[in-house]
Amino acid sequence: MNKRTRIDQLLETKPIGEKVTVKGWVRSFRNNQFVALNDGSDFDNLQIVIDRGKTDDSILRKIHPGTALGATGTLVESRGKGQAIEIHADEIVIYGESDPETYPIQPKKHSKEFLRENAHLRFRTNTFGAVFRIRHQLAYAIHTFFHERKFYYLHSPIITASDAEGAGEMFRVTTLDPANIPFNEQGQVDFKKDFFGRETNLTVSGQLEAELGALALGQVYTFGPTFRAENSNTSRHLAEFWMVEPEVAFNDLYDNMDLAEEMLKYLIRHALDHCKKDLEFLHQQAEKEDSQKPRNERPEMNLIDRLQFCLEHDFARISYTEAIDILLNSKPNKKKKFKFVIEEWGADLQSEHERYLVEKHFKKPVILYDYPKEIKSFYMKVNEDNKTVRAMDILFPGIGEIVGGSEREENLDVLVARMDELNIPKDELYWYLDIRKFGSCPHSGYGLGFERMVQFVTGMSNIRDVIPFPRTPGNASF
RNA sequence: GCCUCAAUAGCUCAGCUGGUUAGAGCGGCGGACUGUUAAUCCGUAGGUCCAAGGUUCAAGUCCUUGUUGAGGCGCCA
Repeated sequence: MNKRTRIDQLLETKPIGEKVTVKGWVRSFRNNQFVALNDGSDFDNLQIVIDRGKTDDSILRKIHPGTALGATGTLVESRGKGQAIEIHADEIVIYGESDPETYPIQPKKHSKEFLRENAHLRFRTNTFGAVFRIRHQLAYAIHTFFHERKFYYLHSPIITASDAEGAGEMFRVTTLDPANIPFNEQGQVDFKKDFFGRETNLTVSGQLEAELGALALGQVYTFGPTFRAENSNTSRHLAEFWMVEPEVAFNDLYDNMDLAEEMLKYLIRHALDHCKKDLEFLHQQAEKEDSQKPRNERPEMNLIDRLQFCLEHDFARISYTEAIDILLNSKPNKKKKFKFVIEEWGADLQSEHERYLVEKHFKKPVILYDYPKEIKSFYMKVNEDNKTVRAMDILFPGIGEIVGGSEREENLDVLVARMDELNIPKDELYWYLDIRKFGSCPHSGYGLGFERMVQFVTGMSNIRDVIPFPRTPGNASF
């Protein structure tokens, strides 16, 4: 066989009359004659027309959905209606057979749950092919966005010694034998005998390390896996997920919001520009699904319109205090339609309140800032009112919180006082405090849940369908 | 962790207030077909009704417990 040409290339350049070789996996085989071949390079398949006179029966019998094959032949304009070009095959080579009796991916609609159980094969479907091509484009765009703005990609550690960040329950990392755990004289586990000579965990966030980088390199970002051992059972949480965390020296909270909004729009625009076919397919799928729903549950906008709308409008920016005023005066609050009725300033906002603000009141993404310090983390800069901190959350329709960030407390005394208040051990975080001792300065950053972004852009309703192999409580298959 | 719902053929589902031998579409298998578009046509096989226990003359259907999954809530990104 000749060197293979990718199908996306052929679909784009259409070299009519040329002899080419393509290799991929069979999606369908019709009329004992037409193979729809997909090689992953494009959403669309290429049609291979087989000349039965030229092709052995033993080869025809091996062509089924899932079969890996190569085809060499002349590229011609298609006589059929479904495609512009096709290959008239002179030679077919079977690489790998696919037993039709046991191959789970049939040319028909499968449920997302079924495909999740077959996550090793779901890449071969239209939907998941589209989702993972978009996921790649978004990951790539993260890097170009920051690189173009002269940020440095900082690799924060996956294994950390600190468990003091308060971002969630952590997974322990150990080489101790669970059947033979060493104890010290006080009867506690003797971590001195463990691999690192101390207790270690998987990281819940690269933020603290990113701050160290930012206060020397100026502007950095991390983009890596993070781990939370929370028993969260929702369509928006994973135990292992990827997080993007930029950190910028001398940025205040408003610069932080500008950066985040600019980044989110950049990512959406990149997807619209580079994933047209995949997005159009997902858009159509969503339309089909929505048409099955009762009228009042259908979204006002469908996928591509929603993405366009986000690009064309400034995000709403309101303080927590303003948000509470809006909620106090809202119909569902007055009529006690909320499960948690807002009664006074200081209440933590529940997802029903966030959804009201985003989906009913503003009808666009909302940036909420200046939260009560009681409901936020120790490292956030305390405002002059001594009641609120310089925190901001970006809320997206259908997703909820997609970004959480803050201006960091750069004053050593205030930070130490906050840590004491919240019982956070200072000795473990001496390095974090050192940054405030030597050349401290204002700085800000945020975390973007990468899968939540992929969810928003693809319109997939369950976060388990936008990461190849999801890890959730009770589930770590593959 | 809490609340709600679900589990029937390989897949997607129907199966009414308990009542003969549990159905359909798709897929599989056998056959036909050289312009098909999730092809079509003819034929055919395929079920421990999630598991265990219970109520009843009789359970896919009712009850209890468990398992798995989904949706919602909390934690967050």
